[in-house]
Amino acid sequence: MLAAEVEFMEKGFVAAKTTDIARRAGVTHAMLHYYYRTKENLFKQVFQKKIQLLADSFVTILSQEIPFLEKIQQGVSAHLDFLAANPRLPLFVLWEIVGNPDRQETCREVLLPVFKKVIEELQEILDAERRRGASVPESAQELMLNIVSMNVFTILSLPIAMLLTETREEDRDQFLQRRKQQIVRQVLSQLTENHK
Amino acid sequence: MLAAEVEFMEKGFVAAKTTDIARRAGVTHAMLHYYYRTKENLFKQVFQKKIQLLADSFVTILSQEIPFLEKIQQGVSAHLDFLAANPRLPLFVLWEIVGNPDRQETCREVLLPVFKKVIEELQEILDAERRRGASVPESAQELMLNIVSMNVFTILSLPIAMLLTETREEDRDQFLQRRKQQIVRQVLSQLTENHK
DNA sequence: TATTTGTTTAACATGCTTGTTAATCACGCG
DNA sequence: CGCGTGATTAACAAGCATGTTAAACAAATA
Repeated sequence: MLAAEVEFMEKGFVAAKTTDIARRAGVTHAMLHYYYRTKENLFKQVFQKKIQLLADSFVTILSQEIPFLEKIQQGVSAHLDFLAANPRLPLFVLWEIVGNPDRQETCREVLLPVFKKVIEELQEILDAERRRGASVPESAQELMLNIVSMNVFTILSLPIAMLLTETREEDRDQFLQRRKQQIVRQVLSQLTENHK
Repeated sequence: MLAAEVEFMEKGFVAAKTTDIARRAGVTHAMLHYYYRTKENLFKQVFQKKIQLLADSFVTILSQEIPFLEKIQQGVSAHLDFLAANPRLPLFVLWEIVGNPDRQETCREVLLPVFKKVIEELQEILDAERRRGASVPESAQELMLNIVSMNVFTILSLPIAMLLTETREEDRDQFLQRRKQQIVRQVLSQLTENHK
């Protein structure tokens, strides 16, 4: 199962071979079919689990009871850290979804409720902040999308970004931390904007 | 060749079948091998072309001689429009690169020079603006990354985003236009920020 | 007309991948 | 002890994808 996760995440559904998964797990490939019947079956379980993980990552954006701006900052930071620890997750999910629209069902079932809940909570926070006199121009959805966009894309494009900026492998973490600060600044810039 | 582009873009290298490509092109699969020798060979040509396309998309961010803020706005808009017209391009490139690090070479060769040039020009624009008294807090690289992040991720996640926001297929363009405005606002918010 | 060169085709070879199967094994229980 | 259930194995079946090949073909050239 863990072997399957690794293999599928690394190569995707089509390129992953059941024999390799079995070998990595230390069992014969007949055994693997004995337990999971088909590759599709095994994949579904992995995919479900990974979607769940991705959904949970949204929740990390909302953090404990701390002042508003700090909360956003912490949320962005935690989210990026999560992605940095699971760098293949977003690409894997995106790829498998566009490659096989059937999987959107799983996606809808798991992602939709979490997404709605997080947006709702975030909206409440924004509303509360607005009532306290702050000028918060964005809708929760918009804010959420902005944060997720920059965080996820940072991870997605990390190999290319490191190529283009000629960053060495050992400076990866440093690169990410710097980028994190930039994202926080960009997000906060709109939230702290003085409105006419 | 065009058939190959479509097939590879839709399914990726592994899932694309040379027989399907041949069938779509209206030739026998033996013919296809006669001209291109191997699948890998054919793919390389397609990949090169697509990377080139992606590189060119960066250039659209810089537009004609118009005022600074408007230029940024136009650039973001043009870039997103380009991506909307080539929605599978970013995911395809990202997937094939992480799936086969050898391809990073092609990526470096084509992307790097364009990237450097664009960043350079953008930096000049920012510097000029700064000299004119504006407070432009970002480096060109940072600005670029922010824009590209939000634009690309918007396209990457469009299927999921439409699922989560319960947007219907026929409202796709409207959804994108609204998102475009949000992105422009987010980008400009930092550029027009009043600095202490 | 005969020859050469490059194109096209059908048929084949090979290897790999998923999935099955029948025989064997291990072990708890009547 | 013997029996039965589930686990395990090796061997196999079928299908499919890539790539080759040898023969037929077409067209230009000598």
